[in-house]
Amino acid sequence: MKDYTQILRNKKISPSIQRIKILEFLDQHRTHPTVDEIFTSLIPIIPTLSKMTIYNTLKIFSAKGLIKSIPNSENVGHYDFNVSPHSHFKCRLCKKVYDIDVDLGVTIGTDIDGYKVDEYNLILEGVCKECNERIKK
Amino acid sequence: MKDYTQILRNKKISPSIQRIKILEFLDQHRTHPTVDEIFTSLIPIIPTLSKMTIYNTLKIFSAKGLIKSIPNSENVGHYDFNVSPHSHFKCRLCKKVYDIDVDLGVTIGTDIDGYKVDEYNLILEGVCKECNERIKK
DNA sequence: AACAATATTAGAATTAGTCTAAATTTATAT
DNA sequence: ATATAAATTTAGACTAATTCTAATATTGTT
Repeated sequence: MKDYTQILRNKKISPSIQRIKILEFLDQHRTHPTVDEIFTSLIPIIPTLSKMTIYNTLKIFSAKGLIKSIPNSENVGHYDFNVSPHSHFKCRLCKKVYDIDVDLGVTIGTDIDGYKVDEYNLILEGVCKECNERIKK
Repeated sequence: MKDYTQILRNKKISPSIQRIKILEFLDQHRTHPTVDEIFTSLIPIIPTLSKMTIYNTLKIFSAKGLIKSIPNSENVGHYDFNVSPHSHFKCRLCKKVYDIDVDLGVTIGTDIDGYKVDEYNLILEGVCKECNERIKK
């Protein structure tokens, strides 16, 4: 069992019960949850929880590099506990978003035509393994 | 001057004045406009224009491959006339989004671990040329 | 010209996210 | 320990983007 309290302290974030539970939830649900999903899952545990707290908390976590917000085309924030460089694959059919490793030609810190790149987000789209098998039949 | 009417007909989209003007606007403004920007720019030309028409139109254009919606982290739709594979660079300082060419290790049509990739969106973030020059001083 | 099909429109409804000010909790200094 | 200050959480009002809906306008076809 990870010590989320300590993880927060290390980042100089005071470890309220709300913050601990939000961080734990993101670690244990690597499906890039939305604020609404986090809220719905935690409200039974913290009955007074407000969405505002989740918005605040996610903003603090992002600023401190504990989590990342991931770009998407549906106009709802999605958050990722995994901050190490990796890419996302979105299935056109089942809509799931998978983490995948892609050898990107670009490396963080490099210059491209004078543009200093310090972060990247690669979103691949297509049909996932499972759906691919399913539609073959 | 491009024949937008013909472009629409080729895609089997009936060329209403609204659709023609929206397509023309996107072609001539490669800054990844939002619905609101399109609306504000076209309302002087088509005074009865409704935002609903823009939403409908962009959905049709995307479905027919005339334009692409580009993922972002700000929860507002951005649209791109450029549908050929290319990447976006977002400047952390001036917030502008530039089109840039990056040699991605991935090619459309390939399989990565059984995932069939048919589209990608690469968003790079960092500091752009101009801002870089500016802050050096 | 009459009719059907399609597109556009305004306005209501929904949803994600922000703002604000009060209440609660936590930390600090005596 | 207690008073006080600082930080956090909360509910509810508010805003902005988007969707829904039903009426109206336009277009295409016989």
